[in-house]
Amino acid sequence: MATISDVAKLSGLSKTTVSRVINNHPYVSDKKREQVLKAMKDLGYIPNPSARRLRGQLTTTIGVIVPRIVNPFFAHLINSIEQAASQKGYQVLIGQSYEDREKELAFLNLLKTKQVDGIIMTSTENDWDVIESYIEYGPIMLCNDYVNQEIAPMIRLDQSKGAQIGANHLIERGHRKIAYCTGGLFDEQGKGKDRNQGFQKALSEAGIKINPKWIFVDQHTIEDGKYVLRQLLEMNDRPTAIFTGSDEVAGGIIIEAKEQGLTIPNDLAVIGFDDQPIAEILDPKLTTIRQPVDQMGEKAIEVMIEMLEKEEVEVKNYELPIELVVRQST
Amino acid sequence: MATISDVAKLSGLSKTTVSRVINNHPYVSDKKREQVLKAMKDLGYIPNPSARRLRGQLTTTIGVIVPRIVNPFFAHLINSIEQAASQKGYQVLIGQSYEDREKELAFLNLLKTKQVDGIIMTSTENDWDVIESYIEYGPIMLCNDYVNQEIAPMIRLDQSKGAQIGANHLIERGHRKIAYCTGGLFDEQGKGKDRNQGFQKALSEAGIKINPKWIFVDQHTIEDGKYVLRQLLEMNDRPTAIFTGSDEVAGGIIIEAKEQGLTIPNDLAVIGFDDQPIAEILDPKLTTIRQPVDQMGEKAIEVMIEMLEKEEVEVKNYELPIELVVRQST
DNA sequence: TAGTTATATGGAATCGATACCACATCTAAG
DNA sequence: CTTAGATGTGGTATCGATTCCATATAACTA
Repeated sequence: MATISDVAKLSGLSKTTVSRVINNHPYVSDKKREQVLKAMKDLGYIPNPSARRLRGQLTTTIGVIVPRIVNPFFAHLINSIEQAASQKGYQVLIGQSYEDREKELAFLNLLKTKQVDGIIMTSTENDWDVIESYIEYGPIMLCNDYVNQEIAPMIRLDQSKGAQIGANHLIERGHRKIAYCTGGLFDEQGKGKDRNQGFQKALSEAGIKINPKWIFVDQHTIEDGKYVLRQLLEMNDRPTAIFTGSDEVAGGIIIEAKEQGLTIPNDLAVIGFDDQPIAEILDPKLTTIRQPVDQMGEKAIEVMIEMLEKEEVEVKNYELPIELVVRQST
Repeated sequence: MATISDVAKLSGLSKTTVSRVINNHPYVSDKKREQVLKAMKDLGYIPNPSARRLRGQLTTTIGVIVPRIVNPFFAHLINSIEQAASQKGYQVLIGQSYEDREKELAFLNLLKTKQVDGIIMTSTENDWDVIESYIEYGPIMLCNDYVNQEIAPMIRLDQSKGAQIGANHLIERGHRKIAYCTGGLFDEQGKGKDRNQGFQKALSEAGIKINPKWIFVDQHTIEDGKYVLRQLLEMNDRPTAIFTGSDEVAGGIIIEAKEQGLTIPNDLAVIGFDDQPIAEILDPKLTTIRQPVDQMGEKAIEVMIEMLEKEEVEVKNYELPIELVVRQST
């Protein structure tokens, strides 16, 4: 592999001049610039990123933490982030936390060692106090998940409103016995908590009280959804509708419901969250709450680059619109 | 961020000794090793990977190229590769080619600059001659996609056999008017070609001749599948079964078929490829050909690490089992 | 006991690129 | 015609870690 010295030698100039050409510095004569360019081409020269990083340059790499890429919602989010980033000349380094605190920290460490310029977190496993301590090494922002402190820029959706819209939709359809299914445990803050609140608010405004037996927490997958439905079936007093925190869980419920001979939405109305591709695949098609993934990715990169290029950026909260997509499951 | 010099200073020893401790070299007394370890801990020291890479060490990073991570098949493949890699102490760097030659080359360049130790390609956009020229910079292997030259290690499935099994299954069910839907264009080699051959072979052995009007190429997404079905409907002479190269296309066909009032499998039998989660979500559930994704990832990492750690490895072809999963769509 | 060999430690060069500093021209202003 | 400022070029220290080489001490052998 050719190095900057090789280019210098071949072009008969100094490493300094070559470096200037690479970095588009002024004060290089056109003639020598041509010489250098030619030598670079002849040698197939590519600057060594490790050396540049070591020297303290920007890496033009942005880290993105997701829980797992097999989750289509996050795959799409990564995709939109990567698209936006590459348009601006940045690379993206993907890290999966597998919902594990240690793994998340390991990835944040890339910031310390200048492997990435900044990090976009789409989920948070550790407490914010812990994450915060990494901020001195480079900008960190949240996209999708969030905490209720104005400490880092966040791209967020009004989860509370989303949950309200969904719950109200069910109420308008005449349901009063509504079950609730969420991903988080009993979250103390952030996304999960806001959703819970939104759901509660919608029901209490309609004068409905929540049956604690109909609350399911820590549900994530299609399998989880199937299991939820089976539990529902064993109850004497069953809900007529169920609100879920993810399209996948909703999918599991629908699939198992059909298996057990129930009719959707007549026997049970189901509403999802995310508007993933699966929502259109399910039969009946899933009513769900759409998260504007593409916009989120774009905005995240926009804000991240601003943080990278300007010294001081005011910590801002960006809220994107969330909307209900009515299909056939309600 | 603490450096090796800081650790050396704090422990009162030389950088050399510290380096030895880091790399588990022998010839370090227990006492000094303890001193160093303590200093490292006190400072929260982490070796700077850029510096190590620059010095020519292994990066313990393996690159993986996929067309796009939003494709669930590849998301799962990445996942299994990453799991296997992290177990062996390797990191994974993901690159999306977006089916673009240039993007693929850009990623292969990471090898030149020692950003990654080796690369696993799950798809190939460029001709092998081009890719081959990168092999001098580090090991490259294929996993999933393949070329018909014994030039690099490959983890492959017998695609020809897979297609045959699928086609035979349709034939056994009594179908003789069978359409065919594939991802690749008219591939000259590799996966696509072998599938085509397998399909042809099964049909010709059953004495069925292929109707060229029923061949669809370059089909990848759910939308593509819907479009295929609409085209089918406009034909006077329609097939009674369709073989597709991906579960997603099959899904699109099923969804649109129901929309148009057809009954699956009575009016049209559909068979997919991959056995993605969607196969179980569809209604009716999709009969498909399972690719053992987890095994592929595991084996790929096993072979890659062997290439990395031994000088000479014989170029081998690993063939994994492929099987038919019969569900309700046929 | 002298001479090896194994063990233990440090000094300094090195990887590839950047940037500060010094120096050489050239231009334009006074 | 001198001189300040702009323009152009190269030498060399530097980033953080590894490793060759040199040196020092301990352990072993004849």
